[in-house]
Amino acid sequence: MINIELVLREHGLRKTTFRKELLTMFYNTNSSLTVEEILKSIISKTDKVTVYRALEVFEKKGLIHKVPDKNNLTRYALCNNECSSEKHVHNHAHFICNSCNGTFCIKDIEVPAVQNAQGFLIKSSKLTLEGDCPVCISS
Amino acid sequence: MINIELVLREHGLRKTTFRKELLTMFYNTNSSLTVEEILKSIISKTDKVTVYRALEVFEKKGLIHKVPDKNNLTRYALCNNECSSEKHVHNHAHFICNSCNGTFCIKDIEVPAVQNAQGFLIKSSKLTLEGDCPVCISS
DNA sequence: AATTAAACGCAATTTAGTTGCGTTAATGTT
DNA sequence: AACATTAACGCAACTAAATTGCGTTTAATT
Repeated sequence: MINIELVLREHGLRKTTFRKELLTMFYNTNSSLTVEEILKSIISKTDKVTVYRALEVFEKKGLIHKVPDKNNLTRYALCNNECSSEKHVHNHAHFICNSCNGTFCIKDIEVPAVQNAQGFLIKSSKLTLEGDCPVCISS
Repeated sequence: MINIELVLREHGLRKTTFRKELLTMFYNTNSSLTVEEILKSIISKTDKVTVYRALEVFEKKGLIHKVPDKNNLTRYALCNNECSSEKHVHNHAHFICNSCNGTFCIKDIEVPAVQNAQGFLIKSSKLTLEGDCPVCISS
């Protein structure tokens, strides 16, 4: 079992009611979240600005990362333990469901290592997949 | 030399002053364009709605395609000849420059074929690279 | 208990993108 | 060349995501 308050402190963040609940939300989903989804399911009543700012610092501290979304919306998902404020590591593929618009991290599929090409200096690469997720297939 | 008016007619589009200029813009860049960039550099004075609608049909007809952008903005780039209104073919990687925010198609790097995994039905995949483009490296 | 800075909440604003609708003009037909 | 059709346009108004400013609250430190 993960210790939410410890995680917050380890990242130099204060344990407010909202941030504890937000971080717990991320640990409880295997998918990703948008600001809208967060506002809808959060219990501690919170302003959207607070949500935006919390996501901002969570990302800066290496707790969460942005994931691509079908409709160019910003989604966030939990990082793996390798991430920190210095460096984000996401060598897995992301999957976007065409029917429910959910975004999932597919840790089984690795992003291929890409060589620099044509004078481009490649620093990171991401592999984004689209299709139907298991839940939407069976319904 | 490409015949802009012919391309428009072949795709069932009328050759208006604006659309000729817009399509020419795409043929004259090896990168990609945003609505903002288009509005800034277009000569024929045009409403933004017209730009949005032109991009919409251009995409539908298989002339251009959306490319990912660092800040979740919508960018567009010219398609290769294989694309049509029936099917878009983009098996190459896209590169986003961290410094100028430009997006480039890297046709030398192919998107790896990905197998379905963990109950996900994968229909398409894209490979997005980030780093520094040749122009920004040498300046 | 006092201090201080992170976190919050409200209002207002910015920006991307969309919708509705009346007008203009490119194209095909007589 | 005149006419009819409809794609394309332009303006206004609107929606939704995200940001900024600023005063207040509260968690953590002393």
